[in-house]
Amino acid sequence: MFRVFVSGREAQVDEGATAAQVLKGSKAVAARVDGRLVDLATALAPDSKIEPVGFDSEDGRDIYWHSASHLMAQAVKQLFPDAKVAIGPAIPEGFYYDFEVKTPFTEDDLRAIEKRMRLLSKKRISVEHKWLPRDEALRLFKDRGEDYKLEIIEGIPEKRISVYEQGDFVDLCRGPHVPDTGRIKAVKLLSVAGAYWHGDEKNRMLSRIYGIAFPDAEQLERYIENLEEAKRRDHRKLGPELDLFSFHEEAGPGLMFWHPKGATVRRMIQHYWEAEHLKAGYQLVVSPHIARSGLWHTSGHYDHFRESMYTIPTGEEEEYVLKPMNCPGHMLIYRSRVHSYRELPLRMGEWGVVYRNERSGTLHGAMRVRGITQDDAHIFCTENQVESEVQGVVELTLRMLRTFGFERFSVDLSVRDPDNTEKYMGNDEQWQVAEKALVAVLERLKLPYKRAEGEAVFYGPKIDIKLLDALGREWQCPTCQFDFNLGDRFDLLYVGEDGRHHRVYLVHRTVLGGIERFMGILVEHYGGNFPTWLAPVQARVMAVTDSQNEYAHRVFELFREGDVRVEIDSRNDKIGYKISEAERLKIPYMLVVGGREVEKQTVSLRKHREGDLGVLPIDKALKRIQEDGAVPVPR
RNA sequence: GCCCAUGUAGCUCAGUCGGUAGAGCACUUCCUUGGUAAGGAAGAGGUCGUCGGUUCGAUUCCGACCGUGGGCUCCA
Repeated sequence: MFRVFVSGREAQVDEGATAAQVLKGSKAVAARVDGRLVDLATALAPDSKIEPVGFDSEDGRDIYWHSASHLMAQAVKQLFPDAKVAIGPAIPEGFYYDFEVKTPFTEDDLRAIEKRMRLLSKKRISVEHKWLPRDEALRLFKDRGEDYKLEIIEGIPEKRISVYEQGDFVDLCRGPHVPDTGRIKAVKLLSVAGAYWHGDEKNRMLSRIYGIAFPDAEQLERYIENLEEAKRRDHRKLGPELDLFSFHEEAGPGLMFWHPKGATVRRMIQHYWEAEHLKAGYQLVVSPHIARSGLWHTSGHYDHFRESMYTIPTGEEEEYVLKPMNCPGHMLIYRSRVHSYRELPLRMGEWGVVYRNERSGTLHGAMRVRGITQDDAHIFCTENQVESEVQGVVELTLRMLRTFGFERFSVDLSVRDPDNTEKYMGNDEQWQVAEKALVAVLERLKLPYKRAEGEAVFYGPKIDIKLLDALGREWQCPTCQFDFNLGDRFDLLYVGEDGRHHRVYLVHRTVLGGIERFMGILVEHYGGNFPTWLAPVQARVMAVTDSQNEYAHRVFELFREGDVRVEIDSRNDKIGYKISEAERLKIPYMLVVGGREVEKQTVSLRKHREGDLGVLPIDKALKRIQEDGAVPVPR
């Protein structure tokens, strides 16, 4: 007998007791012993501290989904003995496993695999951990023809190799795992997709199956309901439904057409953006869409960004380039005269439309397009202004995101790929100094962030902020980037206090990112229910019968003169029908006028998703909507 | 670009084992004048994504291409 601590409480256990025994009765899928995640079958040492790890925790879900991926691999190997397993991790929502198969899986295969998984789950096959000597592990996977596992073992330096065995299936794995397959209860395989081995497009394409699993069927049902709710919020559905924007095969993929309503939302965003930026000391400029290719050689884009650029042969003159970025234009504006240190920091902003020949398979609704409107800006400053400028950008960004109601986003510190530094501009010292400045800002603002190696752009490290779409996928929107490249290439200088020329430091940034993408995110974020200040139509006047149409028109005119974006519905339909349509179109305010309102010169006000707000005099209703619909003004 | 799926009316979807198509909603007209989420009737609307092949005949079978979706890679 010795003592252990179970969730902080002391307990006496026999020699050889396992985590499973002391956690009996809990819904643990694994255990945390002295801070380390382990299998429930792990034998305990004296004085160890044991905590249950359940599906209700992130670690627990991770283990659970990882185990589900093993179960899926077991089912696949039984149904498709020729399939070779590659890797099968848990992901934030569910799991996947990659297989090499002669013919990729079909939807029908998925159903069959799912069925086999349920069968294997019912058998409650125990999942056992083993340490194998290196050569034995190599032999095991060689005998089974698992080439990918052999390759993975090659990359593991240790002498002993960790494997998990469940019945006829063995997988190379660090674990931990659930104790038996019976734990994996409610499974749904969601999709098949191609994926390159090691994520490198030079490698063979594997067949990937995505799935999700829960300890009980009700949770799975809820998950599927949530997926369907997310589909209702999808900007590709709401965009056309609310008449915001469209794409046209005839025009080409990835080119967004902003309809009057979408363009109105965009204009409101821009009004607000300009107010914030002028307040923050930005100067706004406009630059042309095309420029001689020489400019793009100077900037380095011709060498580093060529495959994304559209070029325009002109016949007699030199080739032109349709701008994929706004930077070179801003560099020219800066360089058009001598600047004193007194002018710095100089913040130059533009809603610049850029075109990029994105690979066809990467396009995605409004989120990934070929014609991108960037709310771009370049900050020209001295070395010791850089940090406060970056901080200013991040603070401006957070303030603006709050205005749009974004609470959930993730922050990345994108740095060089340490194994491949030659594809970047700038020297080691520059990168270190820049990274230090970015980290200092993130820490001063207490922003939790993730270091993302290899995510930097060729000209410098950056802070990226990612917003979530309805399905929880991340999309990079705001970004704040160091630029070691253009200052040198364009020889950008300022005259310092000492009367000498100095090189400017350059920060490149966007707050919204691409407006097309931001619009897509915004539609999904609000589920199409724009706040009144952004709503393309803020109010709709509707008469109860057509004998009030004249009065309705007068109300309509009064609101229009009061700068409310108002429509009138004078169709020959019942009021219930008109309201139903206005609700469907997500118009914030409905102004119902019937005989009683005509008599008293009032309107009956109804709010979208809230219902009847009662009868008000016209001017009161107008004032209310004007106040609710005002573009937020920065303090 | 790569893998898989998919493309029928403005939208959501039926359908034809090969003989040139149908519903609901939306639209137009008429009836109805109705008080807070869908009143009724009629009409109009489709080169069945595009181009080729097989066939007496293709929207249907085959192929290529284009678009869209889910991923991979790439990126705001």
